[in-house]
Amino acid sequence: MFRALADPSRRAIFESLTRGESDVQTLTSRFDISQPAVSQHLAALKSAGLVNGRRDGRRVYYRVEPRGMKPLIDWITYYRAFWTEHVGRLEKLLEKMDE
Amino acid sequence: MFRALADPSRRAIFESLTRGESDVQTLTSRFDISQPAVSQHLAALKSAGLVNGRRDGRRVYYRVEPRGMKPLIDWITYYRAFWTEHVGRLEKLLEKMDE
DNA sequence: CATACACATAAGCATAGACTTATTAGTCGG
DNA sequence: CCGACTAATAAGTCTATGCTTATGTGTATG
Repeated sequence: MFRALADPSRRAIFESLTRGESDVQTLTSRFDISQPAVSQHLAALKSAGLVNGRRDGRRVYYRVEPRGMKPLIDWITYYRAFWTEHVGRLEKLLEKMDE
Repeated sequence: MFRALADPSRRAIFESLTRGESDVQTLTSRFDISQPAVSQHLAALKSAGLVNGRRDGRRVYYRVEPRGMKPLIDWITYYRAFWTEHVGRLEKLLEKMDE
């Protein structure tokens, strides 16, 4: 989970996918790494449940798996009790972020 | 940030600190790694802005830096737009987590 | 001040992991 | 089928990193 998002390249790919699904070829063109490297990152993200891929002809389109974020949200929520005492309710913090 | 929380041992130390501040000695006793290893993890967490330490006599007490979570919250908030469309407002998700 | 104590830093090692260049596995068009 | 095309896997390399033991730094105490 954290591990999957720890690598900058992999996180960049993930972030790229949040802006819409795309195939491996397109992703490869967006970053300065080889196609196999992209595929390996996608495999790692998929294994972490953060993305999933669907094959359409020759191409495989990847998109973010929204439920994949649940562990991260869970983690924050679980430890929320702590910062709740110090910086106020997480929700309030999130509201602030909206500004 | 993600990198700092990616390592299981380091995350365990961090989570331990969310339950209250403690000195290096106590932390070392809680985990099956050497004191230097703990110090190195603490240095990494500190460098990521997740904890801070205060010296009291011979001991150094570490505690979670609440504001250190901001980048993570920011990150989620920034990409919130995406899962908002798919799984509803993050706040709703968080409410659900309360159950 | 000499010793013990608590922690940090240094140095070295061994594994993990992020790339690369082949190569293999599917899928389509002629 | 065959060749081109797209993606996944294999194999190898090189760096990052998490650990260890050894040593250094700072602080209290007799």
